[in-house]
Amino acid sequence: MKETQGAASGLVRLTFLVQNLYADVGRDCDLTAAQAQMLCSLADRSIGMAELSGMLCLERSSLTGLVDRAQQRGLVVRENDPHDRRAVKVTLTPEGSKALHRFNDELTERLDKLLADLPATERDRFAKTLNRVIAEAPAVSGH
Amino acid sequence: MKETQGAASGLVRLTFLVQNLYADVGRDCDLTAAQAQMLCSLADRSIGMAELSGMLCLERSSLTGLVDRAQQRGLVVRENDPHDRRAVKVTLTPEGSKALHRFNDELTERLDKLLADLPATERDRFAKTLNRVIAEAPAVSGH
DNA sequence: CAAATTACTTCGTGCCACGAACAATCTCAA
DNA sequence: TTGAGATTGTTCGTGGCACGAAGTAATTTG
Repeated sequence: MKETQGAASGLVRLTFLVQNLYADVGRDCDLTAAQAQMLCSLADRSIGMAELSGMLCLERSSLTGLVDRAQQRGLVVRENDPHDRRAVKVTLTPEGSKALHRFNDELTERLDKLLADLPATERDRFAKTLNRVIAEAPAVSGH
Repeated sequence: MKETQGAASGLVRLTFLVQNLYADVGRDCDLTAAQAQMLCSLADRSIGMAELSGMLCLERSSLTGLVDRAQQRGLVVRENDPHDRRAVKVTLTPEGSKALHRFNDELTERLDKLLADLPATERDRFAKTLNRVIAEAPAVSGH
């Protein structure tokens, strides 16, 4: 019981730690946290606004602004969907893709450093549990 | 190697999951994430603006506004420090304290639920690793 | 006591997120 | 086919959050 409490509180603290790290790396790459998160979602394919807002847990109206600003910075473009004239597909520009890779590289480097002191066995177990928790997570949250 | 990568990516995903949960619970308690975090720091004692901004990794000017809004909502008060007339001590009001407890209770409940499916042994190990990573974390971040 | 330091606030800027209201387009069923 | 209803995305107004530069008041230090 007490361990579970410890886990809850530890989880929160780790979350803020990683969150700060995330923001920090974003700074180095001239990306806000929201932008970085969006670029990650666009890594391998174009995505419509509706689907993207679902992925990021954002209202569509929020996403509009986010994409606007990212587009102004040349990270992203809006493309027309030939099958649906209402729809818009958001796509990474080459520059956006480059920024994403820089971000990802630095982020994983810093995260690896965070876990570097762990013995290999413990780290592997940790990763396994991590993935299990994510996989079993009840959808996203209650919207 | 691959496991470490998995750990890094898993860590980020879990972080966002918990972050959303955190914001969600905040909503239920009529607290923003920043407010909730601040209330947690004030749980057991009054804290000056400078120290508080250090804890929350915020510029002082940012904190001024945060405290302003929290004060307007009656969660917090500014008190004079008798030993230093420049200084201000931020303190929870009874109402702020009540909000904090509601928040904490609901948060740990939801987090426990997140880990509920884990076998006890795995959960304990997870908690242990969690705390170890936090303890060894290199200060906060590079400011 | 004068200069440097510290504690906090103010102001201006920009990003982020929400919800309500709206236009354009698409779908489906009568 | 056509008209009601759903879906896609945007605009607008509001509010919160965070930063940095500049400023005020009080304290410390040489």
